[in-house]
Amino acid sequence: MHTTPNRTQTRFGPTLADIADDVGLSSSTVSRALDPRRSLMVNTKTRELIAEAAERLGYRPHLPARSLMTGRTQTIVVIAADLGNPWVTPILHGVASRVAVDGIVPIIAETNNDSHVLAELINHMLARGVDAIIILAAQRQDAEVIESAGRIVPTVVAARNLLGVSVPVVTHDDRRGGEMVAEHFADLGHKLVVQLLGPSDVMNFLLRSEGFSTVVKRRRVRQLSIRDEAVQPTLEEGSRLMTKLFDSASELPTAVFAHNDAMAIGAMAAIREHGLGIPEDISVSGYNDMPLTEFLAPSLTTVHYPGWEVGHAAAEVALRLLAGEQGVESVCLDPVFIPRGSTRQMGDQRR
Amino acid sequence: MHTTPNRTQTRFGPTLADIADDVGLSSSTVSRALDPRRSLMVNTKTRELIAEAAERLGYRPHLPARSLMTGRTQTIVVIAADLGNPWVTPILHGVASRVAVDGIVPIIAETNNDSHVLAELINHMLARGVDAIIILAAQRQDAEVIESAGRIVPTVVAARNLLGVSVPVVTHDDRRGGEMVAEHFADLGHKLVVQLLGPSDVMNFLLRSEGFSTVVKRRRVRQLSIRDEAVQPTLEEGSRLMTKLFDSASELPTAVFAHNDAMAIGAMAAIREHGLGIPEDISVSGYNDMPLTEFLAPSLTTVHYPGWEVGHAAAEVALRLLAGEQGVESVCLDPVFIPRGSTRQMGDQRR
DNA sequence: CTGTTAGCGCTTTCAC
DNA sequence: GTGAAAGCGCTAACAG
Repeated sequence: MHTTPNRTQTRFGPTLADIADDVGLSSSTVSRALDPRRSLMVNTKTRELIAEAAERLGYRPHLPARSLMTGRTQTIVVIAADLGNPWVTPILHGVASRVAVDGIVPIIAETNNDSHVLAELINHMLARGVDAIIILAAQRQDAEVIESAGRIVPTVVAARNLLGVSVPVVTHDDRRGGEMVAEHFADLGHKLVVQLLGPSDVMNFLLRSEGFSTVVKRRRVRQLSIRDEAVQPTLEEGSRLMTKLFDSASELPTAVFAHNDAMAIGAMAAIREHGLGIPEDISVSGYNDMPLTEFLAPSLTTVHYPGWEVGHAAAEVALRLLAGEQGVESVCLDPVFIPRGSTRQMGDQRR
Repeated sequence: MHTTPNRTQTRFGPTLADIADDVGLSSSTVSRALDPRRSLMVNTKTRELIAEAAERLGYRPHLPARSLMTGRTQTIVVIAADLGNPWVTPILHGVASRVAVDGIVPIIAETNNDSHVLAELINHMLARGVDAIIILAAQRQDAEVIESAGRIVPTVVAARNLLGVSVPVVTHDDRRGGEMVAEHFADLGHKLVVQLLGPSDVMNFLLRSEGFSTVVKRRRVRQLSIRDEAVQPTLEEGSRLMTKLFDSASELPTAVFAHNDAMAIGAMAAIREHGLGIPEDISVSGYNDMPLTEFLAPSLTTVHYPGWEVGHAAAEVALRLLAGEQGVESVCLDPVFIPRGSTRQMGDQRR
């Protein structure tokens, strides 16, 4: 005897065919009725009937199957270097806020600044068929991998700048940010300054450094060199570099530009440990304007990094590429300098 | 005329069939050769031939198609409440380190503490066919949604505790942590203390509060009440609650237990603004031991939250469920109390 | 408006 | 060892 096969026992729960059986229609009609873009092609009563059955059976579309036909997964991946860095969160939120409008879900992955991990991750995401890739974790040595990803799927480099790739880059003007810090130091009358360098395989730090040095030279301010750079742009490394300066320098600077806020906080700890006051003895500027900086004692002078805007713009660019638009341009946003309590006029002795 | 169809122009790049055509074998054999688990079923020379062709053509498996047959996506999703909270990063790393061993890629999503978003996200992830779900964003009102997710796919609640669900919960002993802070305050001779409460729909804060209050009562220490709680456990809210205390209390406490480090930092800022010193006038303890706390001035007394271990254990539990193991148990890890500079003995006047 | 048919790329029987 | 055929759940082309 040949009974109706029990389709409710499939691997993924009820399918379109189950609904079709239930209401006595074909699975194509059910497919149409359930797709908002095509549901007007089907009779209103039929549509309601189907919607009811879908609801009742607890139907849930099987996205992998759908993507097999459509070639789209409605997914965009954001690859960050280090999710522990508070700097990335606003960027992620900016991305999410833009793509949500198009019903796309951003998924997030992390490289820990390891280029191999980045390459593997990109490969995996291509295999998953993500619709676009936004890379926040670009390092100098990643250009090739990123370039070739860009040939397969819409790819955009954001937040961390990268030269020599043909994919669009969404970033902000790190060079200008570095200049702003140097101008601030010069305006305050500092005559001997130093930079705590971030890792040089990240373009942003290189640009900050260049901008800073250019203005310092123009304004005839002397610059010390530590002859070392942070392995990672962390608090610990900021502290290490500052300590190294104390141990090696014959003269002490009166102002320190740390390439990000975490390093600045580490440097401040080292300065205090050395028995000096901030900003009485040494002024300190960070970079990024991360959440805490305003609440530190003293509050940290820094450059505001427009993370949300960068994320939003990166998503916009990715969606344009995805829509097949030609000639999509790179974007560069402006930094804003935020003077606070950790820097002061030379010769000002107030506590 | 009937020419060979040009298969290299398919939607997703070269397929198994393309490789099969290239080497003159069937796609079944190619499939077997490329799957490490079945590759020994195929002749060594054939296998090498196929591997070479795959490499040369730039073959990449199409995961959605594969998952259609296997029912597995090799994907596990971690749903966090707020990626800006540094507390989550170690948890994510713990998860990643465990699942990587099994070739599974964790993807990350965020709810912003919105229960609707959580429900939608879970739904979406089920539709994607993820193999397991780890939820770090559980709130009291989410129990039902989580429970029903658990019936469909291996699901584990981690980090934030949740009562009344049958899915395993991986957490740490928040009650004990709260007790530790209270014992510390009592040991230092404090007689009047206060808590800055985190949002009560998150179990962890409730438990911290209960543990703290129990010990405070037992040790005959008086406890003030602000009659308010943080909307979100943020720096701003910590500052707001502390300010509210200053505005309303007739007596000031000598020790403050903020339910997490961010709130503690906000509270410290408010205390300073009120012209009081930490710890001379008021001792402050946070909770979590987030990265910066050690470097604050004064360094923050806190309770260490074993995030990495929680993440690792949660992943372990998820993988066991995925493997079909029965009777998988919940896990509860121990807190470690970290006394630092923001708390001191009553009557100790040293700066 | 609805049904039929075909097929996305892959794995999996079941033959040989 | 290898191949042929079927089918996972879905959408798209084409009839009617």
